Amino acid sequence: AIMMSMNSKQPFSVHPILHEPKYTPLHSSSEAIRRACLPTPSVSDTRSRNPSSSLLCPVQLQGNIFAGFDESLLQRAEALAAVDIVAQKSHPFKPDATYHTMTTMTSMTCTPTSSSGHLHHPSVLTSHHHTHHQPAQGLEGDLLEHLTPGLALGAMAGPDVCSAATHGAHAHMSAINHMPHHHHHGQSVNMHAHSLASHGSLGSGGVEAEPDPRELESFAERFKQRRIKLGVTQADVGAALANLKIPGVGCLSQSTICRFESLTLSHNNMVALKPILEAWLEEAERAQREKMAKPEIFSGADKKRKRTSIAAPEKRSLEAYFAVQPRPSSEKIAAIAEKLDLKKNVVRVWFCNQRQKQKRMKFSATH
DNA sequence: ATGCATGAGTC
DNA sequence: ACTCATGCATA
Repeated sequence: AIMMSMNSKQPFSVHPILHEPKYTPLHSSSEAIRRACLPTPSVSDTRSRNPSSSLLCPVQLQGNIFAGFDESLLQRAEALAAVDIVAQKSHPFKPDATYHTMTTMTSMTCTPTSSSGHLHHPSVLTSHHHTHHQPAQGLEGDLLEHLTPGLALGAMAGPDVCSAATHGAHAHMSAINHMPHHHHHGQSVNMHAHSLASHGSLGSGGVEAEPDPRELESFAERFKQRRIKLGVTQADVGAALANLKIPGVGCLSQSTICRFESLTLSHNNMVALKPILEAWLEEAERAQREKMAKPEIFSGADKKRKRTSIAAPEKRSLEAYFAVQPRPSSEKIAAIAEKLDLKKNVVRVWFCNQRQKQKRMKFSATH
């Protein structure tokens, strides 16, 4: 609370959006466009998921789902999950999936609301179409993990004012990101910008209009290589974007840059981000030629939010439910939450994220 | 690199 | 209450 009081703003701002309240029209209709193009993901999916559990009971039961989903199905799905659980049980305890480390914090903490009010927000940039995809990818999870070698950094170039400084110590320069809540100002504003209304690909001359996934894919790869060549981390790139002063474009997180490079963003999102990152890349390479460095210091301290962690058994149950019904009603969610002993909101968000995950690019349809 | 979360914009 | 774009925290 105390900190909040001093909220004011941090010196660093530079809002790209000084004037212009609601930015560009472009994204205005984005949602509509998006919807129009997308093939209604939702439903349709029931297919045969759940490979591991050979039984497809759920599918068969589909009939009742909508009607008597509750008990029977719920139990059914849970039973499936239970099988797995038994199979690999190893944890002595498992309840309480969400363990937040925070010692005993007085009162709540984590999860929902509380955390802090940030206000970031921006939103969107979308543009035109997209293809669909909704693969279905396995729910089970991700088994692959690539290891990331390690940092490597070097002080790097300096196109970005912000970044440079901090790294030294930890590979993680949290400093930058962390600007205490409110903070984000610098970044906050993100983008919406974009071209003009280009919907449908009018032939507008030009500007971007290629939904071609191939192009995106190759660009993402080239981007990563050149970025590494420059000795810049994903976080650096994200922070440096603000320096480009592109209307409506603020910084982005390491997460987003990472997702862009690995194509784990929606097609629309990829298309929207591409020109921005492309601009940064050129600027960075240009700036590198004329070296220059600028240190900068950031200091920040705030309370961190605790990430809830859903234990494997519960996760498997959720996946089982998801296979049967990706979009459970509020009541179903509540029932599931109770059975798994998780907060309802946690379950709700889990389903949202699962759905979103399913729609992402990566090897979606095309690959 | 990814899991859980927030928030704006919609419906 | 959902979808989307993103982000913090963490594996």
